[in-house]
Amino acid sequence: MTAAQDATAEDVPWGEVAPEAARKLLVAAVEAFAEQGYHATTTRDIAGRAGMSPAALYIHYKTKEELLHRISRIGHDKALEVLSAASGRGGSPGGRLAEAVRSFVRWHAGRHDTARVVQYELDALSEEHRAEIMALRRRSDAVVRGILRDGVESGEFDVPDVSGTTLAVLSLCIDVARWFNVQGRRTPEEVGELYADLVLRMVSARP
Amino acid sequence: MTAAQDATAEDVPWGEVAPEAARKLLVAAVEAFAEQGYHATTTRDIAGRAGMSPAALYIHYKTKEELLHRISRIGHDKALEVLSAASGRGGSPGGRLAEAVRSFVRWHAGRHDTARVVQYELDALSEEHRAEIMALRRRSDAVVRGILRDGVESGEFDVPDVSGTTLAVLSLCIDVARWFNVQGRRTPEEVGELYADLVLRMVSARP
DNA sequence: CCCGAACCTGAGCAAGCGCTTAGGGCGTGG
DNA sequence: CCACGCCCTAAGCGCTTGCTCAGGTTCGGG
Repeated sequence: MTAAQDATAEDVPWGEVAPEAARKLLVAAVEAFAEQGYHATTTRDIAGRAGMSPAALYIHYKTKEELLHRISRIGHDKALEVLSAASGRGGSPGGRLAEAVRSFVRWHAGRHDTARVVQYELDALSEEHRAEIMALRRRSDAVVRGILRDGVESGEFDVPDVSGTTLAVLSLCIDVARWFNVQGRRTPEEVGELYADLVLRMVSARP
Repeated sequence: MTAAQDATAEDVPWGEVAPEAARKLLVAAVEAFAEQGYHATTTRDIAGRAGMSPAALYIHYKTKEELLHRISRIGHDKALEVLSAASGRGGSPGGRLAEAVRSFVRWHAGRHDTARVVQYELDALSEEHRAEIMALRRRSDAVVRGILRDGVESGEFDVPDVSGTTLAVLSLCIDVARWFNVQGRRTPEEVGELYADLVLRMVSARP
């Protein structure tokens, strides 16, 4: 398999969604949901953005909710993958935490449309679908909590309330998706750098 | 004027809204919007929670959007008042920042239903109404930024990026409204205390 | 005792919603 | 050349939405 053959699956956003029409509809839905929210978006709007008729949507997806679920599932998988990978790099707990925050924030800023849908439209999902997504969230939580625990054990961190601090760190990263603006002054990389520094200061032991 | 006469206006939430029927409708709307979001909430649902017919809503409010605007306006005023008052207490920049974060977080946790509507349903507002609310937000921003600047000047804080850190501090506080759960282990006071400590560590100069 | 204002309801309208269905073009294997 | 399966559209169905309106109830002032 050459790199060119790989391209759709690896490099292009949502390349894992096939066929092409289904991908175009999903990309259009992400855009619309991010701008207006799930409930304010109509199936006609989604189809229109994809250059298709409203009926085309129901060839590729059973309901509007299934579309949201596909987006949430793939998006959460991606975010968790980014976080997990980063938490393995960086050596010491401090380095690993910095890498984790840097990558996670970069993802939430760079893909803020996807992140906004994934993080803020959860309660439009059905009961079972939401439960599935919540399980993925708990795994993100475990990654950060694990790093903090390691740092406390090694004495590099001073964190009296590991659970609460885990919550705060993740909350800080996730909320980037809400306020980040492409027109703004900061690039995703810059925000990631700033946040990694701020979080390190939150947890580091004073020498 | 006695304290008893004052009670509705000062102590009871939304006591400033009169007459009684308008207040009941507004409280019902806050509840519904917080649970399901603005667009997922019907006027029939709001009226039903208030124990009235759908038509009653339109005697007190011109549209559903006006209801959201009233909630947003009063809620933002309250939040800004809490933040401003706290930023005047505490003496040193460090004390003032701790007071500000503690109070602001306590409000977002204790009144998380109101805060959720106020912070996350902004783009359901009309153009002018949103502009009005955004102006109030910029004033919250100015309060935090002012404290940080004072602390940097006095040497008590070490903050390379005042704007970015202001953003992060406010983002951290606001996002409490999203995840805070009354059934959870933490009281609003405890979260406020934890967050005040975390934020102080983010900005303090090392001795 | 009655009047008028304030407030509320039952019934319902026009519009827009999610979704379905019947049918048409089009590329492919035989 | 046909027949089949895939993908799409035009039209529209049943329902819910935000909102309206004519009519009834309640209540303080004259």
